[in-house]
Amino acid sequence: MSQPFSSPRVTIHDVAARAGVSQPTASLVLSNHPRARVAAVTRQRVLEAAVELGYRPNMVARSLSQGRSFALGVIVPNVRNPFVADVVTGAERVAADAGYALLLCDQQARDIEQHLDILRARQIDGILIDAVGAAGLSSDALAGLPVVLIDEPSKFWPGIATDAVGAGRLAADHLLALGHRRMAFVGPATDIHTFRMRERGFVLRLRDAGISWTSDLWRRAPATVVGGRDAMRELLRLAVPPTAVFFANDLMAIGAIKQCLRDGLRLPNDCSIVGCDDIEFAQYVTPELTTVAVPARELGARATRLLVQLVEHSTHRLNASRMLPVRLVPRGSSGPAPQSGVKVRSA
Amino acid sequence: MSQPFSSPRVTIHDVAARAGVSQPTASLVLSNHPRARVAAVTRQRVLEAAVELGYRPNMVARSLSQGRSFALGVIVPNVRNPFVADVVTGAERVAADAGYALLLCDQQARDIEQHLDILRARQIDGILIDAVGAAGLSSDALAGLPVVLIDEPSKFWPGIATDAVGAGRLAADHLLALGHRRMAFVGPATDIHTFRMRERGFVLRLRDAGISWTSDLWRRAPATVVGGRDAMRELLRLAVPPTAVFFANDLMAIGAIKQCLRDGLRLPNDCSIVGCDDIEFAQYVTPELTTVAVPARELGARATRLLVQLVEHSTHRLNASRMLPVRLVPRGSSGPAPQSGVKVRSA
DNA sequence: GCCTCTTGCCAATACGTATTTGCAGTACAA
DNA sequence: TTGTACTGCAAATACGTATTGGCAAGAGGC
Repeated sequence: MSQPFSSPRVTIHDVAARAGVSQPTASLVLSNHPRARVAAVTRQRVLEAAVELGYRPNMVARSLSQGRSFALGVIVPNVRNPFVADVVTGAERVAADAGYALLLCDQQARDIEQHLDILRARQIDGILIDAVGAAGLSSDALAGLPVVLIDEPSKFWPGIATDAVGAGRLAADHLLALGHRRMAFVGPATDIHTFRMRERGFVLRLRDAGISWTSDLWRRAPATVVGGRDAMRELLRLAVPPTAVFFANDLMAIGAIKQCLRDGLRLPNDCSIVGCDDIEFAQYVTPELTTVAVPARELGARATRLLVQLVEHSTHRLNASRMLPVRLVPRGSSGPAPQSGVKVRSA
Repeated sequence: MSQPFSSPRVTIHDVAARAGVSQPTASLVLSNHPRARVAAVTRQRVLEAAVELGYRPNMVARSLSQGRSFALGVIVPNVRNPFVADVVTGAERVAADAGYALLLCDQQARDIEQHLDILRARQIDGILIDAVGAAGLSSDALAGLPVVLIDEPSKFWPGIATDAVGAGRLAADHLLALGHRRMAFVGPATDIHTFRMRERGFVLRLRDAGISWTSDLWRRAPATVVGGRDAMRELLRLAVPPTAVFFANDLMAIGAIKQCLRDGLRLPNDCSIVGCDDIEFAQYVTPELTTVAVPARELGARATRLLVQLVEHSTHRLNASRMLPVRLVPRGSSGPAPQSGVKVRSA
């Protein structure tokens, strides 16, 4: 019942001894083995002994014996990104409910190859990989491991993705409806599929609407607040700045809002800003950020459910891979296109 | 060198066989045992065999044998809190450099007791616990485990904390210097030491300055944006609202700013808001949030360094536990006290 | 009463590593 | 030459669990 202070661990042998059975018998009872043939009284004795001694199975021994660890790895670009933190939260919840621990693998701490090495060495049962670049995946390193990709469709591994093309389209539709014609896009330089698709959706809609643009209006920047800020600064310095900008994620868009305010622009009158993700802070900047909501926690949760299914049944219904829908959240950072071009007040 | 696709794992036995030595000898070489007496040529042969076969030690087996897992657990209230994400980032970096994996234990997914159970079962080498309430720690559950507490000083376990009292003092000094006399405080309802100390520092300074306050001006709310917003709303509805409010963390302060803007207040003219933490987003709200900067990543990093030290040498220099300094970051959300009381414009 | 089938348990083994112990062989000193 | 000390390695064992195979005892058929 109560375990003596700092006592040596209670093992299954202790339980077996107390119940007057052999260790394998205790194991059969305690691991609830399906084909186990154990008399009801014996089972009862073992269970009681386990409770009395406060037995806790040693997962390490179990892992070694079974060749699985009851742990999942989640490889993310950066937990400091609120979207990523949301994905991880969703993943941890599901993992916990399914009885798995979660090893956090942040690419800020090691590169993905090293993480994979470490996870393999730990007999990890499965791996979630969030928004890895197309370059980052060698099939060798993942061979034989259940893997679920988050927001990175692939021929080789199952995954859960969000409707990134749709996100771009929604942003474009929104801005077109507001009368914008001169629009810009800012996305990350790294080749992350989701961001490419957001861009593609945006581009396609503009093209459909007969909008043309110059390469000046299509920029690459780090997917951070600072990256967005710098990109916006340059856009505002163009001879004819855009009247609206779509950013591939909210962090960049928030940086852009910041830059606009610094440059004395009035939002959304002088320029419309649209982000993507709908992180919590999108609501707390001023003006509130118009964005495309992406269900981050749901994304992490579904990916983890799929992974658990793969691990436990080594199969999955393919339709589980379908895309999660996104939706536009119009807020104050976007508004009707100004009649003339935007004017930058000198500070 | 290159490992065949999906081949069975290379074990130390394979290495030993290839090198023509016994398994224990291979183990002695590969684990770099200090007291190992192995001939140079033998050592060389083993190392070459290991490289040729692409040997990777099985950490699970090593864990079982050594009784340690080369993994650390980090228990946090909520990774979605940017401050917490920063702490975790600092922790992961150090853990990775020291060769440890990190198990993320979010209290949103399970309660702390369950997490501890799981971590013990995995023979975890040590545990970081961030901002657990005083109620959350039973010494039984932690017996015999290296533990480092983050921001929760304790007689029983070592820890790294930040100068929370100093943080409260800095906030008070700042507001006093701006001429405020009618000030409020909002902190979380849960009994988290750091928050209590921030409050205490603030209180002490006000008391020293001869400021009195009523219980109306001292409020409890969830430590979230929404909690801060609600608390601020109530403060603004007082017959005589405060001219300045100190919030126990930035999330709450950001919620407060939001509420002030909704109510049509002009910041900082009508009311000064001060937060604590200096999360990245403090700079991105409008007006920018005046806050007390707390070195979150450094906090996570130091705590992890201390924990690794404890794990590996089961001792630590006590002065390693000293507090990390904080500093005031004055920004736009605080300003001189208004001459008369604040006026709430009806919406 | 013999045979067969089933039930209930235990003995043996496996998982992959680390560590302890002891045994040969060699080097050196007396 | 004998004894001692040391070197280099392997045999044996341990870590705590799961799983396989097989053996006894009992039940039921003829």
